[in-house]
Amino acid sequence: MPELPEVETVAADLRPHLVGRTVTACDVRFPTIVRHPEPARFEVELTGRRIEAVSRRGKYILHHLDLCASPLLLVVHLGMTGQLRYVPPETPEPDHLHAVLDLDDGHQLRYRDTRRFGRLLLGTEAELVAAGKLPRLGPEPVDPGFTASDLYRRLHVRRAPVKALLLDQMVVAGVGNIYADESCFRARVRPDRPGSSLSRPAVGRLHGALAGLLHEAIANRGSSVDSYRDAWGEMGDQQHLLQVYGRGGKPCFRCGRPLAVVRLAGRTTVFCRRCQR
DNA sequence: TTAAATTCCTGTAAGC
DNA sequence: TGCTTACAGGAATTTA
Repeated sequence: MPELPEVETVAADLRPHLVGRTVTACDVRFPTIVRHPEPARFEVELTGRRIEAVSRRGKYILHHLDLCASPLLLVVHLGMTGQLRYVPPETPEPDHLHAVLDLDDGHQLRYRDTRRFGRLLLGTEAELVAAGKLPRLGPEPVDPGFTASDLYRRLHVRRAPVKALLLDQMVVAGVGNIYADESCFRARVRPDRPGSSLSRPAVGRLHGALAGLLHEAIANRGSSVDSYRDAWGEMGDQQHLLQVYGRGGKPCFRCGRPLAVVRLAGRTTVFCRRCQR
């Protein structure tokens, strides 16, 4: 499922092809995938717009449609199984294709999503936040300005399990189940410990593990553990480097004991009872 | 305010 | 083999 590194890969791949392109037509095939504004208005407002920039915030892909401080944004969240692809129009249409944008270079930008947990939005950031369509996201964990002290300040006032806090997009943006479990393992932190119980050194390890892991995963073009594919339909490589995610019951790579499986924040959580304290 | 539970959705895999 | 059931999870929504 797409988390920060996967979304970053898609945005970076699309950027050189989309910037400067104008949307010549917009066809929403499955209306409920568009959460703002009404799908018919979404199609009309998007048509004729020029894409000026493509960026990422948390797990959201942002297409900037104006050159100003508060641009109109086409926002794409991939949910669990969403795929955004830039293809020639003659490419055979896959199942679960929910939206198609025609571009002035003859290509199409297609949104496909088997489980339909993803969403499309159109509006300024302020408008979308005010409408409750876009949450107030926490800091970017790959931003050099995000320090261990910042993370400590956010964790030590909370009693929820660290795992739940890492998944909370208002605490830190872009972390999902895979990288939450993996960063706790690398930092040797038990995922069920209350955020407030972590020492500064433990948070320091967690901060370093999280940032290092996310940068590594971006370099490896993300983890294809389920249906994740990049803008060309290709898999990432990071899944081969995962140490705990999806390995419940199997031996810990560090100590050899079977990895524990518990449920935290409604998510399957895998960790090593010996290595993570 | 915070935290936990529930909901959405379909492909996959386990179990009988 | 074929059917049923459980499970996977991001985030909005509901409940406590």
